[in-house]
Amino acid sequence: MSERIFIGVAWPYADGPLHLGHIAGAYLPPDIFARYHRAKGNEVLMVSGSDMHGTPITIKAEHEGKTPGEIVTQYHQQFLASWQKLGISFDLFTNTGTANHAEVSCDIFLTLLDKGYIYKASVSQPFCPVCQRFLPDRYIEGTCPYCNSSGARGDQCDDCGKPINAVELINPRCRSCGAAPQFKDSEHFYLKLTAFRDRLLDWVKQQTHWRQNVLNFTMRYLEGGLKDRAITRDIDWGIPLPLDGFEGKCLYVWFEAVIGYLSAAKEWAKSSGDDEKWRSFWQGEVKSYYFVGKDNIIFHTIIWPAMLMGYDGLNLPYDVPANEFLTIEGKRLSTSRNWAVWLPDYLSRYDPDPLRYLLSINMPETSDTDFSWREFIRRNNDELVATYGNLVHRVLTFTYRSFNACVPVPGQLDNHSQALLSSASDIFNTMDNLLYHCHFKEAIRSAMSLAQETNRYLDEKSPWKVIKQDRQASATALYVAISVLSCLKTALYPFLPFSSQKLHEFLGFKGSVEDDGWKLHFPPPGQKLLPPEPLFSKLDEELVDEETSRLGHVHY
RNA sequence: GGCAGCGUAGCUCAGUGGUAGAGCAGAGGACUCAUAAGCCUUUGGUCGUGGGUUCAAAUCCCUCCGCUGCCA
Repeated sequence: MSERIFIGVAWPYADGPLHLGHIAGAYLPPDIFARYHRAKGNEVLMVSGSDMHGTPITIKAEHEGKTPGEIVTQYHQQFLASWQKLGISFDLFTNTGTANHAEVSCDIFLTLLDKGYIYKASVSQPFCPVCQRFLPDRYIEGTCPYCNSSGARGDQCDDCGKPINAVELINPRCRSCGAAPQFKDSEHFYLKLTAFRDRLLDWVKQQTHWRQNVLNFTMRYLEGGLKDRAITRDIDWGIPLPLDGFEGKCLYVWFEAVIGYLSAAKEWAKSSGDDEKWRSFWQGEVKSYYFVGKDNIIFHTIIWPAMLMGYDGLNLPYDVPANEFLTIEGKRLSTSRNWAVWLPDYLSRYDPDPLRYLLSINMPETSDTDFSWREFIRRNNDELVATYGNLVHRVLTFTYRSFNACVPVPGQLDNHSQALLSSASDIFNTMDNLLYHCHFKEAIRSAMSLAQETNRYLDEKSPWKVIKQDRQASATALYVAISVLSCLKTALYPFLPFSSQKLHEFLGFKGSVEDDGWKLHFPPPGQKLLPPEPLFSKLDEELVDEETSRLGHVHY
């Protein structure tokens, strides 16, 4: 029975490169999930895109003497290249700068306005009399009322880290011309979140399959902090309000970005030639998953669901398997202090699968976990290479040499051989269940335990020794081992797609692992093997110091 | 300051009431097909502290200490 799965992935902000925290938190998990479901033969639509609007981008553009458009285009291209290299298999990775997205966003805005879920209110906003424009919080500088530092902005003080309201700043001034801002009334629109409180509570209480951290966080917010929120800003970099008399105002990014999930589905449908195809992933029998980091939980468990409830007729999220954070060498990531491992940097020097392996087996599913280069290299050398890679290599090289480069013809299977094969089958089924429920870490650990068990089996059977007296016994043991490799290449495919594909070919299979489906494939005896090569390479331990020393150096 | 979470072997992490686990690191051993990989044996924890509930607590409750996050 085929299922339909919609996978929405958090939209990365196009003002800087991606780092490993992003990947571990939001990008690798949905890719594992999507590959698993596609292999099972389910229909998957996995979408995301670059978030191109918002004040940080205009500020960065001014800093670098570029236009906002140049900045976001540059990072959008970089994101696309990263997905390709890392193997993050989006069906569509678009961006919020498209005409389609503006159209869909305006439709939602107008519909919610029409139904009374959006209302207008007048608020006092800082206005620069020289520049003749309203100033976003980040465009105002002044003295921090808490620590007296002179470089505080209207949203927060970088020195003491405290959040600030623009009105509290001492000696406020416009960041571009230095003039003192005046406060003027400005009309803005608010999303009436409070109107959805009871419906949200009822709905969330039914989501017993959600992760505990997601449920807790959401309930706390619903019971305590639910407020109507402004959804428009006085800026010109964004989606203009589709109403007369509101020139110079745009939709606030947080309101508009989540709509991207819907607009991306529509864009995907259009490019497929069937404009209405998006409906099959938004209405009726389909499960919607949203993969995000924990900082994004409420946008996907409260705000976006409220918008969908108000709009009516589209599916609410089925699950939001949010991950916790990744720390680097024990410390919290910091972009400004360059305490991060940047993805393009990583991909310029290393293969994708070792990173996918580490971030999977040490995924921050239920609590923060740590990335260190020492751990990365150790896991690569002692687990990926030594346990799995070497298992593949020892089986294939010996078979290739001693059995004429073909899958050997097995004899009668003894108890031990049958036990290993049934263990492979059990583990495969266990992994199926774990992946279905988004328990990625435990799933990949199961696969590794099967590799270990197979190493033990080989040691006991010693086909390299037995072959001298009993060629048939050797052939049988190798056939059994090769069958397990075939199981592993499928089971590990969602995690390690590149090396699984290689193994698939070494074993003599044609086409792609994914097309062969999520089931056990025993290579037919006699099937011609390809000349085996190591699946993974060891990494020099000296890289630990070399890589670690890159951290913390600000280079721009 | 308020709220939440975390604190388990040297390291990275599992483990939500029933005799403390894995991988790696350390020690010893047999083997040699394999990227000196794999396999076997073994050392190592009074599960942050102090109390409580229970026949029984890493697991539930409270105090304190330390760390982290969110909010003010």
